[in-house]
Amino acid sequence: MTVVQMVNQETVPAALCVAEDETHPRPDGRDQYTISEVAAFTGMSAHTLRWYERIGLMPHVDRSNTGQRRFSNRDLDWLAFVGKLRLTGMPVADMVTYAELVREGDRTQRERKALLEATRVDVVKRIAELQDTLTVLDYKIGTYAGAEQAPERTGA
Amino acid sequence: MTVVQMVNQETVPAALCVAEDETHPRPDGRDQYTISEVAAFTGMSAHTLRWYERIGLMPHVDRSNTGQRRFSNRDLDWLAFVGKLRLTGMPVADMVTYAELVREGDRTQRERKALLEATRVDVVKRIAELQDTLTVLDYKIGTYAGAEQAPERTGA
DNA sequence: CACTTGCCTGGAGTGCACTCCAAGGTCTTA
DNA sequence: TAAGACCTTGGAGTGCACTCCAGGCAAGTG
Repeated sequence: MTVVQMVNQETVPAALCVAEDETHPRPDGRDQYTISEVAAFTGMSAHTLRWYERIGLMPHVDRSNTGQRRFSNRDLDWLAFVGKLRLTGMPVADMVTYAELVREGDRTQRERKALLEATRVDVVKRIAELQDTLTVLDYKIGTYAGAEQAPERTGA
Repeated sequence: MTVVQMVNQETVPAALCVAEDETHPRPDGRDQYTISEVAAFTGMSAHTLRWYERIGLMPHVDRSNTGQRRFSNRDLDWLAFVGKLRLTGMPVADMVTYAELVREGDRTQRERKALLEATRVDVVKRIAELQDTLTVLDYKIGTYAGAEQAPERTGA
């Protein structure tokens, strides 16, 4: 069974790993993390995390009394969601737009929903493209497996 | 039996649009296309097509007696394959590597196959990631659909 | 014949998403 | 208390994949 079959939304991955509004307390039960801890959790670099805050993709992160960032579980959840959006190929600028809508409060819900739905459509399209690509790839791999002499665009 | 059916015993999109070694004569039955025609066929810009040739992602394209490019059906097939690889997110540099292997002839088959298989693994992973993202997206869209008051990270 | 359109070249410019730097403050362990 | 790890900032730099530009050649049209 190839991926092809799992693709349409029946088997939902057991770990719906994220939704920025549900707090997922991290292993150690704290609610304060340094930037390097967050980098480790999220797989994003500390540079990227600072940059995300600068461009407004993160709401302002709390600071310790000496000015160091202290990320909360909420921040971690948001970052996880951002990570998901990033996987879709959504431009960072669009994610910032979404973040701004969130900051504007409840009256932007309709807009946010529309944005997410548009993203959903994109994702479905990307998945279809990738499956298509998979088909081509499998075909080509098959030609290499099957024949000593794979027909290829070569001068030889 | 078309290529489509051998590939993956599954409903495969009717148009397995590509395999660079089988010539797909284009609608008008010619084997000579100007760069702008190719741009129209492939959706790539003429700039990109020239650039691909420059960096060695295209084998040298024939020229007319006045020096203009004349793409063949073979070229079109190759470009379609390149287009598929591009969709996978494979870096252009890697595609160039593949193109070089092709140019080196039959003794690189094993290597090419390995490259394609590695790509396949990536694609499968990407598909899984996207499906995961879809789950998250659906969950979030659901929260907007269900409640007037979607729980969101907002100050309001 | 002028004009427009389409193509050629090498090289420079663009936009995106980071990624790093310099200069400095803080924290921890010896 | 001193070394070394870790953090801060604004701004500059990087790598990728195009994308465009200037200057010029060639073919078709009124």
